[in-house]
Amino acid sequence: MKSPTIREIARIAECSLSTVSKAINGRADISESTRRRILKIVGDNNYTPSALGKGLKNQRTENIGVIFSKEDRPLSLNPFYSRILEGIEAELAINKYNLVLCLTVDKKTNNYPKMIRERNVDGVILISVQKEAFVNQLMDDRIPLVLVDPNSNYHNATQVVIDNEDGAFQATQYLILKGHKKIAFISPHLDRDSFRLRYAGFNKAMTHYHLSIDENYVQIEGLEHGYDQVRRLLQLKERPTAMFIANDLNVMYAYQAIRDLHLKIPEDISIVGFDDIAWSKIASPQLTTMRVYKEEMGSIAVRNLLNIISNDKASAITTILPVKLIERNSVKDLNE
Amino acid sequence: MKSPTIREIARIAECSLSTVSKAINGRADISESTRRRILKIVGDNNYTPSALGKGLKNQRTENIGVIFSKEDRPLSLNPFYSRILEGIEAELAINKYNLVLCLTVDKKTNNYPKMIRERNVDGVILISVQKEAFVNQLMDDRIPLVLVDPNSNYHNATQVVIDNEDGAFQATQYLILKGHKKIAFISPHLDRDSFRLRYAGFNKAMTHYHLSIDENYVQIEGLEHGYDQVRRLLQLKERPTAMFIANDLNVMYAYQAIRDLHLKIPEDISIVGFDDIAWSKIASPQLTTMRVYKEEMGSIAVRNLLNIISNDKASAITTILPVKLIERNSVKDLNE
DNA sequence: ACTTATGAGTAAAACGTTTTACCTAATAAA
DNA sequence: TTTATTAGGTAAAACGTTTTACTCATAAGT
Repeated sequence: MKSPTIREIARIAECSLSTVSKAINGRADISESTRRRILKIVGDNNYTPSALGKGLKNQRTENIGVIFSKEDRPLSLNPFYSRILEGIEAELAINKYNLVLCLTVDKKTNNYPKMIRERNVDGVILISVQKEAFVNQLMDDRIPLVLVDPNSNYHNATQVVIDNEDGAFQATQYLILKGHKKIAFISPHLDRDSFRLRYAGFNKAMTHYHLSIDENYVQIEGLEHGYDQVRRLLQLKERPTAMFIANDLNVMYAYQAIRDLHLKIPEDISIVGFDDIAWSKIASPQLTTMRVYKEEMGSIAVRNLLNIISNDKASAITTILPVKLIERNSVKDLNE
Repeated sequence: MKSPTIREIARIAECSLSTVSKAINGRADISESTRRRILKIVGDNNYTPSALGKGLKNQRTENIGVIFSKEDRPLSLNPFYSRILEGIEAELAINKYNLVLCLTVDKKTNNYPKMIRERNVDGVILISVQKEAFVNQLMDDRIPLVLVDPNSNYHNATQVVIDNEDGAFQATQYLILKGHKKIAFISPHLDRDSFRLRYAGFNKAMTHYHLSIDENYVQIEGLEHGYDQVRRLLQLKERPTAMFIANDLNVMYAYQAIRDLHLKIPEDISIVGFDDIAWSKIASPQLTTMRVYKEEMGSIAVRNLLNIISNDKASAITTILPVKLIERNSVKDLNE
């Protein structure tokens, strides 16, 4: 793009570079009349200060890096993350920052991605699971940082997390209050805080209501996507009447397994999920699940990060977002 | 991040700035021994040239902008786009470019997003539908540009498109060869080239096989998501035996409508979709659909864009990607 | 021995900003 | 009238690079 430089604007306005700069940046020591005169010229020639020039001088790029976990295809495989990303983008746009997206952190070396090495971002948002060494190195290097839905609790980093335990409690409780006693718990694994806490919430609710947990009903390991586990579960002689599945993505596979067995939801088996992704309300039947405010996770992360950047001595805070039960059609009421 | 500057490296190496720069950039007029000596020092102090300094001097940011259409939530609502984005990101990473993501172009004013105004990107990739005025302005301003799956054919812009017409032909043909004669066509609208061409391909196949098209079977307008239309279609006295739905996203709603009517796929109604998003093979039953090579769309767009950027006089080319039928379980063979 | 190449390195300019320190003229205070 | 203050503006430095043009040895050609 052919764009004038501040020098040309100054020439046209017959004044110095500094005067133009002051007019643009709203500095006080300039008369209102010349400011208007210059701003007019700026507009007419549609001049915008170059990011590079500004950045070099101010030591601020006005770029924020967003780094996803090492998993492949985080966005297209799980809309959960897309939604967070959209939230981040919207909030950054409001604050006039650019979003630099990085999906592929070098897996073997813990090398920083280019945008960080070359100092092309003022700070970064890390989404989901990350190598600990990577996070620690960033913190050592004093790179402004916010973690979103991290794998585990990073002592003295600013983070945005979900109230996983409470959500799981609510979900389980809901099933219990609908008269279910034989309740299964399914989670892809327990390698991450979010799933560990969802498991904890499940346990809590079960003991709180004095229900025993059949260990055959707990599937928490080595799930590819859960298809096989759900299938096996439903072929038990005494199968559960309900499942709490810690992740709507896994529910998609569960639906498939259930249909393949010619069973019906919720008549034969009730399900409560977790996340409330776009699919959940299009599914047949529509899924009762715990809504996570994904967009808010993104915008809060941004606000906290910008705060850290501008206010050098901001202390680390952890934001815990509540979660909400969305009642749809995947649970049968056994009390009726 | 505290990083040394080239000046400090030069001081440590006891040489001039230019020598360090030459060592780093592989210039010839420097002895192999000093190059190694300097590179060692560079490594020890893990120095990386700043993007800002480099950019300002080279007039290259090594950033590429990716701009999505004006629709809301393009990523979380349709994984089709997420997949393209992942393709773009991967290819940019290979070529050592950063991806600057913009989901929210100012709707009223056709204003450029910040990254363009401030010349913070070397070129842009535009995804899906865009305001014509916006695209034309970019072209007038000589901003290197590639369009991916655009709304209509932009004369002399470089674009990456799908062979929509052939894909639709194949899809329809497949249904016909499976013995279907009463085939419906469903598309969210006909405002975009991709859907117009899919409609054309449908028509072509039908006439090619001398089948008549019941106009009640063609639903191409004002679809929210297609739920209502599908429902109406299936309540016709003489309902179609198959539907070609121009978009897997709409198929999701069709599945819902069909289930709500207590009909079975494919026993009561067969479906072929288009796009092959992640959901399509998890759906119950798994969806037969036209696979679009979304990731390739992204990587090709990047390669073409980088070519335009480096080779100032590259001429506009249109890449048409073929499409492939993926046979799954949503179509009944009436010949059996 | 004298010019001419060549190899290896350096100084300085340039990229586009913002800001600091300074200047000048006019106004206000004494 | 003289001096201090202020408003309005300017010149120059700085941010971190790369590149151009130059210098200075040393080696090679005549």
